[in-house]
Amino acid sequence: MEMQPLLNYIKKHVDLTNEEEAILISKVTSRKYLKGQYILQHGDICKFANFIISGCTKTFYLDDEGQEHIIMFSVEDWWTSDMGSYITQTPADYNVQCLENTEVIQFSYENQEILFQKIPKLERFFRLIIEKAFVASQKRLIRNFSLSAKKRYIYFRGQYPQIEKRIPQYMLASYLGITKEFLSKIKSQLALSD
Amino acid sequence: MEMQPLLNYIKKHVDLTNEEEAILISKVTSRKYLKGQYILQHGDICKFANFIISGCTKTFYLDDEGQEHIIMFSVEDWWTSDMGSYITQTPADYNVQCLENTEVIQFSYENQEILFQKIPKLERFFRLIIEKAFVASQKRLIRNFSLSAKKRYIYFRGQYPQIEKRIPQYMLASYLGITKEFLSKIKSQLALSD
DNA sequence: ATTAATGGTTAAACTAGATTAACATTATTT
DNA sequence: AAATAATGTTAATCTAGTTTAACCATTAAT
Repeated sequence: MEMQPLLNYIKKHVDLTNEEEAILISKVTSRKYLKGQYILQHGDICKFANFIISGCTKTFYLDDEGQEHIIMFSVEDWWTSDMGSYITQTPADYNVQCLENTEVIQFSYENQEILFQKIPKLERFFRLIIEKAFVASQKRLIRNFSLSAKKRYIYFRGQYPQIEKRIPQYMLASYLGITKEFLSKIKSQLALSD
Repeated sequence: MEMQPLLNYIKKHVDLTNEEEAILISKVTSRKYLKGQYILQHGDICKFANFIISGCTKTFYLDDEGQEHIIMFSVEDWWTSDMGSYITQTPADYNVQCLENTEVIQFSYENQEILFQKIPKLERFFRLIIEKAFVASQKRLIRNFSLSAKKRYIYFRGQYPQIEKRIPQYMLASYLGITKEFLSKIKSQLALSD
């Protein structure tokens, strides 16, 4: 079970003793999914916070008209789950589907309190990463209000050039909140002005 | 210094002993602002997490064209700050201005670690409320993608009828991400169809 | 009482982005 | 190699929401 990426990631935020590492490892599980498989489906209760060891997922929401809205892409060294469903243990709003074969380490809701009791530092760790996620979410909200679709695309391309290469363009359009046709138009406009 | 609302609020999430309450009270400060005053200005470093005892604030962002985008309104029993600036102690993106005379209790960044050390439960408390804030932010992002302006307005009105009464309509328009003229149109449409 | 702010409405002209539909390209499967 | 499915492009038409600008109502200040 490949734990090193998770341990390295945690150590960026808090220090763990060898003993604490051992406890942590004993309380999490590893799981592999194939491209196309769902880590979480709308309506199910989200039982895990998933740390990605390898692969790529999309988190999306289906609206009343059946339209898919991609909320985020997640790759190596980041998290994926439906935080709302996880913290309240109520049915998920979102779906999480693998865009590539994906390996994750799972923190179960069941074990979470036990872990926090045995390793209080983890409470701090989760506070820190959720703070970051919250700030990122607010900044994205602002970008969606104050930037045009073209500027949002340019921003994404600048921030996540690696991700752009890994995903189909129509999914990026969904993430940006526009149609694939319009993203195609934006890209051809940008290509001309170079 | 009116502490009870804060203590009650905290007790909804974690239990505090009398001793812990006393420590907490000794480490926070109270402050009053007049209508129109700024609790935080863009470019300043956000030194406090502010819990609102009474009053109402708007948190907004000024874009490159000088357009104001309201991110949130905060009233009694809720928080206001620029979380991004607070956690990283870097210049704030946002402004927080009082729409009414407002009294807040301030948690200073300076004292935060001391408080967490003396009352480890507070680390848990902040994790829990930031989790909630993050989930709310994500849900709002989705609403902005998947709902029309009219539906977003109806949603706001249903969720926060008290707030709608306290704020000018043009600020609500800014919060909803539309112009005041268009909100006016939406309201007249809705008035007809009743 | 009058003036000046502040907040709200209406309507015409305009634009960013959606929709529809046809077609082109690239992978994947057989 | 051919067939099929998945992805991407282009262009015409349409619409939700913006812009501009004029006007009205209410409150606060002189």
